[in-house]
Amino acid sequence: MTEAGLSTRGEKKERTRRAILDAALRLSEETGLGGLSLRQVAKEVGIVPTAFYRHFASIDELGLALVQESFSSLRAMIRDVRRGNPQIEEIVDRSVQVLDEHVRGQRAHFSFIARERNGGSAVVRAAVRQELALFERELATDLARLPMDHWSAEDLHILSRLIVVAMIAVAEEILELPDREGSAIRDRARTQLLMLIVGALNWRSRPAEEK
Amino acid sequence: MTEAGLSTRGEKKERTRRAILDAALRLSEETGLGGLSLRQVAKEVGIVPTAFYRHFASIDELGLALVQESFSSLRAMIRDVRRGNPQIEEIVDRSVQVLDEHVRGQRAHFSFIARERNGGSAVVRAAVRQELALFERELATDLARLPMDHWSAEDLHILSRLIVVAMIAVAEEILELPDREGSAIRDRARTQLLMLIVGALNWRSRPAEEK
DNA sequence: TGTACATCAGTGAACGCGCGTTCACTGATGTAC
DNA sequence: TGTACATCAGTGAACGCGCGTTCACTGATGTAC
Repeated sequence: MTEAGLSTRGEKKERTRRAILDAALRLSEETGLGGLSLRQVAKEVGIVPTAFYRHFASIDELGLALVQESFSSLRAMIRDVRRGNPQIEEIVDRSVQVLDEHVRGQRAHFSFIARERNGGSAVVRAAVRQELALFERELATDLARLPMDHWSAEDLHILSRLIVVAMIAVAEEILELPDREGSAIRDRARTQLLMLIVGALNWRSRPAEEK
Repeated sequence: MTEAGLSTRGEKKERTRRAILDAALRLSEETGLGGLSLRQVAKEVGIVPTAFYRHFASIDELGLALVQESFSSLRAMIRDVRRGNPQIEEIVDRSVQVLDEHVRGQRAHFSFIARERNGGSAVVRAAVRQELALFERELATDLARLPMDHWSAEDLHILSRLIVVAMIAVAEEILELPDREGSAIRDRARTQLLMLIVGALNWRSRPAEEK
């Protein structure tokens, strides 16, 4: 290591890697990861196409790195909801507010997940779906801590899926209308979540065995 | 028109057009419409690339035709649910059964909608989203006919959105596992829809003004 | 501190390939008379 | 029914372009002594 250098070779490399990831997030927002070319990314970053290979073996490998990053953002969001140990009455408001903040703050990551879940690369698609399935299971575990006595594990997981799916839809709405103030979207998201919770609170007390 | 010809020029053209649409549906299942090339489609159909232009001005225009087709399938499904005028107790079972049948029967169309909703072509994406929004409104009108007194139009629309989003998720599950018998998926879909209905039945009777 | 060598992020030329699109064409189908 | 002409779905050659990938290279950074 040089003593006076403000950036070592390793730091410079890391900065270029970061620039590649950011360029890919930005460019793929229009075309999807599948519509992205190595040459476009390199041009955007300001390196020659072949230099790309010093950082990733392929666009797919780049994509997998972005999957990891994006789900870090998603998990950071859930941690943020949990923080402050919300009471059950305020859990809806808090969840919607945090969702809104995080989706706006990490636009690119949430957009990436929503998009590549059905995207053009089989490898990246599979990775996103696997992470989403894992995330659903984590949420089911979270839900089990709430006072929802006598819920079966199966039903908890189904509720978890419903919540995840509804929240993805809300995130997509937020992403679609970046300019709007968004209070209408938040209101609707609040109502959606509340409907789900009213359903949950009245579950098991009402329907007997269905079979 | 020739008198003895089994197929007129117009019929032949229509058959080629149909073959192009089918080839596009089949090929885009792997790569998305955006990952599709005019030359691939032409090769699959068995015509020379330039002949494609006798039928569509571009892949995007082909895509718009597929959007129309696919939403015809979706609407046929809803008509099928309505037919038979199901009682409220059997509405869940009937809906899930019809969804399952139609998604399996029209795999390609449902897959197309789920995929191109977030797909690579801005034009096709916009068309799919517009149709989905229209479809949501239609479903809200349907729901208004059920005995759901004192629901606001706004709340009906939000419930409609929840149902659509949940059903898309179920359709994606069915599409993901074509081989499996699917009874587990149907059971979960039934439970999801039932949770939503329990929520709906207890709505308005419970929460006062939230603001 | 100074020198000789190793590492390695980024360069630049070159390749073969599939792409969308143009153009002039062919020959079967259809129409007018 | 027969002939002369029009239509038009599909052909085939050609184009310029951006693509991923190879390869030998450069020169700044890092290391050993």
